[in-house]
Amino acid sequence: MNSRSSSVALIGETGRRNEAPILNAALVAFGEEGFNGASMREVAKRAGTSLSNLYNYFPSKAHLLAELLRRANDELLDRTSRAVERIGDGPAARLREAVKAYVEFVVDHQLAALVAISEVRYLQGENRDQVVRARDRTQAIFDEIVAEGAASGLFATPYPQDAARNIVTMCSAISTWYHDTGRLSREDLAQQHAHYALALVETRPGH
Amino acid sequence: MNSRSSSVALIGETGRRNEAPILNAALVAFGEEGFNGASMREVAKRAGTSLSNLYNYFPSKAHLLAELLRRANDELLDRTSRAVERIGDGPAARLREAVKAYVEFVVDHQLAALVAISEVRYLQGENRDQVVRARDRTQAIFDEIVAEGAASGLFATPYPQDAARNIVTMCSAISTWYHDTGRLSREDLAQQHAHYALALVETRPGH
Amino acid sequence: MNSRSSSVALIGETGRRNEAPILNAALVAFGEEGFNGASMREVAKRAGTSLSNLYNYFPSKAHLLAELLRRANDELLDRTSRAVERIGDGPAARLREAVKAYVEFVVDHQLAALVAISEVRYLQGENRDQVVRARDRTQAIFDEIVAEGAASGLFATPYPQDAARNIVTMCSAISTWYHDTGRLSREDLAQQHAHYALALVETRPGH
Amino acid sequence: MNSRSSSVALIGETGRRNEAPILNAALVAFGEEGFNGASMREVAKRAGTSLSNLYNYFPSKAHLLAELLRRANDELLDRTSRAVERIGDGPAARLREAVKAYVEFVVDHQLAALVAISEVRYLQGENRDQVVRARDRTQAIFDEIVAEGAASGLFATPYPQDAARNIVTMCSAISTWYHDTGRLSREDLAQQHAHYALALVETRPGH
DNA sequence: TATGAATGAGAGTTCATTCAT
DNA sequence: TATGAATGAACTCTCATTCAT
Repeated sequence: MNSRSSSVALIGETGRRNEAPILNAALVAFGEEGFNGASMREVAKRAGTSLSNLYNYFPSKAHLLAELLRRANDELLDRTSRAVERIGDGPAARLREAVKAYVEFVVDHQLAALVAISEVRYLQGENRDQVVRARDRTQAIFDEIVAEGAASGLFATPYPQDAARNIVTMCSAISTWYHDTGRLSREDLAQQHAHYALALVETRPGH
Repeated sequence: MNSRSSSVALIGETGRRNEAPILNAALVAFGEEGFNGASMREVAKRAGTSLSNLYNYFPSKAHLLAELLRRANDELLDRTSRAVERIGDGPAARLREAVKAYVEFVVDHQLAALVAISEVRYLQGENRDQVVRARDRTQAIFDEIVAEGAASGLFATPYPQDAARNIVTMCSAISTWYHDTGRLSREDLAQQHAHYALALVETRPGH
Repeated sequence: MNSRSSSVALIGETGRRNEAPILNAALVAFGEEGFNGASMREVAKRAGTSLSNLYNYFPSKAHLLAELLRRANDELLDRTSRAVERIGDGPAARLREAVKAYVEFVVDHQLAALVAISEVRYLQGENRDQVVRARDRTQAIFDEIVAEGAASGLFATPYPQDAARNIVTMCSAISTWYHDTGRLSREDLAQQHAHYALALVETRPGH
Repeated sequence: MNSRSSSVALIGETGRRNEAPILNAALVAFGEEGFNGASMREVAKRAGTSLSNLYNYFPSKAHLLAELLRRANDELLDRTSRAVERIGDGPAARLREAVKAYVEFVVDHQLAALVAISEVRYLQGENRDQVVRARDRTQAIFDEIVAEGAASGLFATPYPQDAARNIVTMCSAISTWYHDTGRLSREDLAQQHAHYALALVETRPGH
């Protein structure tokens, strides 16, 4: 495990011996085959335990997915909100930092980010609500920054309402194509998307 | 059926009595529950035919999905390429028209667009290749326009390489949140996203 | 199949090829191992078909049990009510015929009778209600006869209220111990229990 | 706990701290869901202990059931035999007392009585034999009394052989319908069934 | 073309039981 | 004595697919 992914562990050790292996196994399985395409048997095999033992940790497959998404979205929200807190002043700087935090999360936890966007649909009830709530709060951070910048005249976009959504869309979509062996480093990617975000809201150079 | 969705029918009548109902049923089923979450029984029920009759039309569930995605991507490619053909001159105008065509496709065939992005992963082999090829050709249209605009100095973005991908990402993501009862009309949406695209590539006003 | 059990077939041929074999297999399985002790695999094996094919006939194990009990109780109610209809006059004669009809049902369909009393508890909801309703209507036939006899003074028992229940209890309990190879024939048994019933309600000889 | 059920405790304190709670939990679980329908987990939960701790007290689920039934049948046999011992003379008086003792047992330990009749079938081997032996000895008490009364001419029934079985059947069936909030008290019920028993064997008033 | 019956594989989940502590 | 973790077998039920008609 490199310094990146351990910087803030998404799935760290808990009191229960097999919890982390199971969650990681589920992450890979759901990521590769989708929630309905992956079987609990496969998760167990990957986790190096028995099928029935899975149920000592999570009461159902749906709960397993829920826990995964809960952790991913909580971590993303945490990183993003802490990033904008650090930078107090100016919508441009804050937007830049928020985007960088988001992108770095996606790079650090690419599979979790991918699963988080593609498998939420299979959650239901309270599990779903909880995850959606965290996701909405993350989105709201971007909404507010863009609204603030638009109000102050710094962001010239005539459509500030939907720009923030597109910024988040671009960032999370990274999880669908990024390969860490590729041309772009984590920092390049963060830098680049911060730039895209400011371009999208049409930041005025002179401001 | 209104003029929009029938303008170019994604799933039109063919010589085979139940083909269109089956494809439409599969579209809804896969859209609502995902490829692996939907069953052939459910597709049959929605299509108003028997389970076994499905196999008179499509040799397998995978072929059914493939046909669906093939039609969606072909239509999207067709619309987009025709849009840029009509407008011969200028990267800005061509980008604008390409985006509008893409967005209009997503609005006209929202469910198909959604299924096309979320369920490709369940295709394999030649079926997958064919679909990916059509998708890449659509993407290439945007790539070329942006490259051309960047080369001519019209698009000032320092990262022209990835900007086109983000444009397509923004357009296709519309399928995940759009509701035709919402605030934005089809034309608004097209207009808005054309604007976003030009902002993203940092079009120079003076050019 | 001898003339007795075919006199009125509990599980006869229907339009569906495997329905009767499945029901009979379930009857034996549930009878031998109890509802929860018997598995659907076992039922399938006994019926000479595949496990999954069971579900083409009955939507669940519970429905299978329900159908079994529904048929048994309906047939019992039918036999008993027809027996008392034939004999219009006199509580003594009517009680005698009702008991004989009941006993003959138990002998003719011993296993079904046994399952009907021992496995109703595993039914729930409407399935259960329906079966209980039929059972109550059968009991009511005896209740009415005893009440009538008590009212007329023919039956001297000071506890007419509960006597009818005990009569039915004695008859149905036959299913728990009877062996058709035993000392008592079907007719002996019917005769004997009719006698017991009249003794229990303390029929006055002179009446 | 009232004087009735503690008069002779079916499941009393032993040297082992959790034995009584486990037995009581099993009694309720088996009573409500049947032997195969109840799980060891459920028994543990009801007993307020852990699943694995159950096996410190009973080597298997079957042994747990066996112990339950052994206690119930022993207590029933004990009560019944002591009842007839107290009353030395006369088949009528002895039958009356035997029935009353049986009925009182059923009322005092209704759930145990119910489980004893409905779940014996799931016992096997020596466990089963032991329980059946106790049950047969209880039945034999009634058999002997009826035989004696028939021999002396006091009981006029032409079918003395099976009458005793029906008497026991009626008594034990009480466990299937009795509610202690109902119309009949424990003493009423005992009295009533003693009366039914004497009627069933056709006791001659003059004798 | 259309159907209902049939099938083997596999799904998620629970079971009684054992093990390590 | 007591526990939580672990296991392999078995459960009910559903799956995509095929067959006979």
